Amino acid sequence: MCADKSQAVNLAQDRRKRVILDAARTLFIEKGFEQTSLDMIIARTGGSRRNIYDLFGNKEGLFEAVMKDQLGRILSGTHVPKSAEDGVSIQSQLEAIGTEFLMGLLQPTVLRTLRQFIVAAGERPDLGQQAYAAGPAVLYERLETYFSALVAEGKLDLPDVEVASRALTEMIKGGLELKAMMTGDYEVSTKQIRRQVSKAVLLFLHGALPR
Amino acid sequence: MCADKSQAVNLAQDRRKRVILDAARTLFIEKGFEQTSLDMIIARTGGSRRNIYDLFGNKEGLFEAVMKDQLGRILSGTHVPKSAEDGVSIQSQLEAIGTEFLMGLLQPTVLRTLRQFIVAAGERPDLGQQAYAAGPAVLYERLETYFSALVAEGKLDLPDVEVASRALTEMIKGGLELKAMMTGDYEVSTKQIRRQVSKAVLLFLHGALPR
DNA sequence: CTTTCGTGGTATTTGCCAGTACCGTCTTGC
DNA sequence: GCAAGACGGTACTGGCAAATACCACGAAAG
Repeated sequence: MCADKSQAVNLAQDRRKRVILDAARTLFIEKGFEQTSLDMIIARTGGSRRNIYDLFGNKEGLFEAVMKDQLGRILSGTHVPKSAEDGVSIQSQLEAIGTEFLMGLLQPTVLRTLRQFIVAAGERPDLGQQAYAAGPAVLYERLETYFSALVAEGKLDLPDVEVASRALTEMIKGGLELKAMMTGDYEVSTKQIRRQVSKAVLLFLHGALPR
Repeated sequence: MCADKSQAVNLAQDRRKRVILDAARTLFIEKGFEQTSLDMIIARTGGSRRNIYDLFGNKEGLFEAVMKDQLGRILSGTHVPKSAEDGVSIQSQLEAIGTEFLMGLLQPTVLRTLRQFIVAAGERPDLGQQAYAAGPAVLYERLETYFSALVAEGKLDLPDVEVASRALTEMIKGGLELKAMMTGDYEVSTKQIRRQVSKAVLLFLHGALPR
């Protein structure tokens, strides 16, 4: 009877939600929760405050919705193979994984989002935990299973796969993440990224001791 | 003539400054700039708002003073030798440096301070840049000169000393820093720290490839 | 045509807090 | 012991923004 109508309404609401989320995302990611007022968001979406309160409850609800939405967007990148591909050197594979990962991470939007998660984690621990579990933790795990496969094949020698996966991830980042978040310098050239990744992978594979 | 007096006054002011800084530090580090009101600080120091405005100008001035003060405190730790000590294996030396560094870094106070620097960097880029230059950057440099010495002696084989110093630092941290800042879990056991450091150093020295 | 619901726009309420002003008190140097 | 400046306490002001209430309009249903 009213199925058509309620569906139509839901569709309309979904569109409205998207518009608000998109506008709010830009502001929240750029300026943060405190520095963004609802009026700024409304100024971009048009419409009225009632939209926000009807759809998201309050400002905090909107913020969480935005951040969880961002989580989904960002994590869709970064592939890590389950096992070694034949015919490709491990070095090349690691470089490929690392470059893809680092290019994804060092986008200004991603870094800003990460920053906002850290800021938000102070007031809203759940959100930070969720973000960590869905972000870095997942990457570590994928890399672990990949490494386990390589170790089983005798292609790598890693006494502790967990430590190794974290180590490689971090040495690929090379502190660029922290630097960006502290200095606000979000621009890194792709050339720099490739250089960084290839050197980190070489060091990871061969170690620092002379042969 | 009034040398005594002015000095006495200065001493008194210095004491007052310290009291305010100490009280403000706890609150700023714990709750952050926005969530800390001057009334909270005054409630701990006793005294009146005039102290703060006379001594620090305004709330922001107080915050910056606190953060710079924290910088000084934290950085007084962490020694890195200029060159290799004879009779001690490189592995032991790196483990010693790494453990000291990581134990220093993973104190709740230090992590919270770092978090606040990141938060503050959004509004006050200068402060973040200063903190980065005085913190991580210094550590990297020290490690670089140390590595350069080891390479010159033929004890290490590092094509890029800068990348290597960043890599070791980051793999020693192993993402624990980021995890703490995102999840709010600031407690890491010293046992875990030693384990983490020793495995990271081994991997750094020998690499992942089988011999 | 009218009622009703969803919605845009705006005014109001409420609370918070930085910054300032004012007054009373206490210390300090003469 | 007495001026003068320093300091504690508190009230006041101004501004901002979240949350709510209220009004106006347009579209769909009866």
